[in-house]
Amino acid sequence: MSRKPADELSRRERQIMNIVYARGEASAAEVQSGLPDAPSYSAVRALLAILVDKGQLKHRSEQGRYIYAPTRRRSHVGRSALRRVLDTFYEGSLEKAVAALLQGSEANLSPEELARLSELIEQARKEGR
Amino acid sequence: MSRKPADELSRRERQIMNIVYARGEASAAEVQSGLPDAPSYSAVRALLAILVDKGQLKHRSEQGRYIYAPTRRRSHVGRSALRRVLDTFYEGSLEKAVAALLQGSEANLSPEELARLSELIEQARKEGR
DNA sequence: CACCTCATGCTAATAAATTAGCATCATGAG
DNA sequence: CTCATGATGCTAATTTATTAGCATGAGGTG
Repeated sequence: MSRKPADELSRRERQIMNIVYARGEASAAEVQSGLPDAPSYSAVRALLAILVDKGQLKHRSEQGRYIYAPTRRRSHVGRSALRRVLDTFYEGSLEKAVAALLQGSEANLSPEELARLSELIEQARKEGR
Repeated sequence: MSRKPADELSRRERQIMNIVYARGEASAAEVQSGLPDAPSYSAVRALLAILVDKGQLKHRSEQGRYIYAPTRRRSHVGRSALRRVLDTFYEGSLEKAVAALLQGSEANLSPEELARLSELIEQARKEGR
């Protein structure tokens, strides 16, 4: 079992990475406001520095303050995270996962989204032939 | 931003929960063998005890040893984890996530799975009308 | 029944994560 | 130019997580 980068992150570090990935990039203050049970500004900056050290984040200076962004591409990390969820909860099956989401009582997909999804699947079927 | 249960777990605790969810249930030894950089058997048992304490796991005695299982239903936790990934990496869009997986170079879906997926989508479209 | 094996419950020590405070430096206003 | 504002880089302390060892008890075997 190979160890994924996410396995190396502590609780707070993970929370922060989630926020940064969700936003694309963020300042220390923005990260702080996104954290549950937010600690001091100091604490947040310390964690951010650690993440930079670990190579998870990079920062650029903009208007006198640091803006943090992930070093690894969102698309890669996202796919990997998605796979992990599929493996952990759905035997690795995308089908089961989609079924679970669609069955959720909470209506979540617009007709347009469903249509586009359908389109995607059909296309994959043709190409996969 | 409400704090999800997964936010309360430490690195090792999370790894263990993933293993248990993936297997459905597991003994201490099984958990240990599934952990990357596996620590001592003692350490694993200590973590398991903590998880029971936190209400994440329950255990039953079977053939003289404990078998651990999650207290919360796999389907619930899985949906929640899936949603989190969608929110963090795909703007909450299932469509984008599926597209990302399908475009992955690594062929991953069998024609049968694609067919069933297609079926699921169509059904959702009809019901959603 | 006596013994061997294996799992548990505790206790304790070490390592890592999390937090905060302070001195310093840059920026923009007056 | 001088000052007020806000961000940074350190340093240090505390809390939490992680790890391992040991004594005890249950169960099965000869």
